[in-house]
Amino acid sequence: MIKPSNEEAARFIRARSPSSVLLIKAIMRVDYEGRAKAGLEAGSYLIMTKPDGTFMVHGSKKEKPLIWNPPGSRLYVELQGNALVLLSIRSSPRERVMVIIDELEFLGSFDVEHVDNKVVGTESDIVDWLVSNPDFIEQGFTVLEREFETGVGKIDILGRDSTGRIVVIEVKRSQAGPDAVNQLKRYVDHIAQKRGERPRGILVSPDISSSAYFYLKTNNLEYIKIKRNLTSLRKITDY
Amino acid sequence: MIKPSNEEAARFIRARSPSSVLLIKAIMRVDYEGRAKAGLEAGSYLIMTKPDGTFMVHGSKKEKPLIWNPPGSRLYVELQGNALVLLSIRSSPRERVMVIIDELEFLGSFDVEHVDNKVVGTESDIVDWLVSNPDFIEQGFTVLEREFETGVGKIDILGRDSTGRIVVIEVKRSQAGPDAVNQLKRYVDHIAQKRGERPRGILVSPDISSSAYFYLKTNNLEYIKIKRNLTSLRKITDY
DNA sequence: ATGTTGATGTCGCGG
DNA sequence: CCGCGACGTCAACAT
Repeated sequence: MIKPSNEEAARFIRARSPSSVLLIKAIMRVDYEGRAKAGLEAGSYLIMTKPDGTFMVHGSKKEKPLIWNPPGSRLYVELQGNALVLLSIRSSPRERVMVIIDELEFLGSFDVEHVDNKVVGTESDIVDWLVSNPDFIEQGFTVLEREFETGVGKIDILGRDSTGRIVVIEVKRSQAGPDAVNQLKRYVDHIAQKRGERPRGILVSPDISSSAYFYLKTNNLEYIKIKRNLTSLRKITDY
Repeated sequence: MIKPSNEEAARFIRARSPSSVLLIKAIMRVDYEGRAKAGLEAGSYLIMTKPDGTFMVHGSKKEKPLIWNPPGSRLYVELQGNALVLLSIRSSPRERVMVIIDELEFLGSFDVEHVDNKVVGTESDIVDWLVSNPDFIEQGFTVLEREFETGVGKIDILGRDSTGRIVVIEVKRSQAGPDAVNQLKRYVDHIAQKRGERPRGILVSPDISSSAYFYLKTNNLEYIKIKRNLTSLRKITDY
């Protein structure tokens, strides 16, 4: 629909298939209040709403919407005088996006598929590979547990080295920062406290920021730099 | 344009205003390879591309696109036999999204505004307020520095209590988890090492998970629970 | 460009 | 639901 009247638009939206994605281009004002508060001055924006309740107002830049409500929100449409008002309500936490449309330029409803798409190359893939190839960590390394629960987070791999010492391994799929070191440190401290003996801690990642590396070293933790590949890892000793 | 031919579509896309957002609804196959690897089987999806290079393939659920390329990517359009091929290339890191369109259902170009919208209720707002109202922390608290750089991250507020002891404050706008505690701990350790004397560490947030609270307490750190408001804070002593 | 943190993060998993 | 952590996080900001 090109330049529909607000009445036509309200009818169209109410009558749309419940499984369709709605696209709206219009001159509008937007207000959001919930976990935070934000708003848009009158201007031309694009709305995308999905059948799962997702409500987004996009501008001309960036991947993220300017204003949005997440999946599970409910959409209400009403005519207020000359304006078409869209209200997206999320119940918990209570959040509200209100759109006041002055002039509609385009309105369309599209049937779009839902798929669960698989991503390859995640941290979990790396952990899988390490569990199947424990010698990669070092000769004689054995895996005790994967996703070992500490109460302050899960240890990617808990293992034992050839001398019998416990080893905590934290894996990052991309560059590790101070946070990753902190995480490893937290797990090492936890195991140390529980067992009365300090385990080794190894961070495994394709890269690490310099200050994170320094922080790691001052905490007596170890680092293994890897080169990722779709099916395997390679150790990098030159850094 | 409704159901344009692929030739018409290619012309339309190439001739579009460089400041417009493009919307495409079609039956397509999509492949992504870059930091990871993913793909979509032939199906009906919605593409949104923005003038800043953002390229997104949306399904019928969720806020995030199924496949995307971030701002700064370049879009190439070509006809390959019967198919219309869109190629979005990001140079650093090298990433590629390829879309093979079999059947176009809709193609539209829209001029949309760019705005920088202000969000109220961020962490920075809370820190601002605390800096203007230091007694909120406790009687006699004085602010020394805001965003104090440690080399392993920035301390939200560095201050001094009424007895002259250094205080490190970390603020979270929503529920704090173990890594917020870790962050505070990291800063406290850093200052301790630099000054030779251990400072106090206070976490300020509207909520904290129970294990994070336990972790905080076992590390001799303190907690202030707040109730946020758009213009002020209230201290919650009952938890 | 690198590095770090915040986010209305979102998303998925597990208890 | 809560809690926890990954994410192709993204995006802003400082160096």
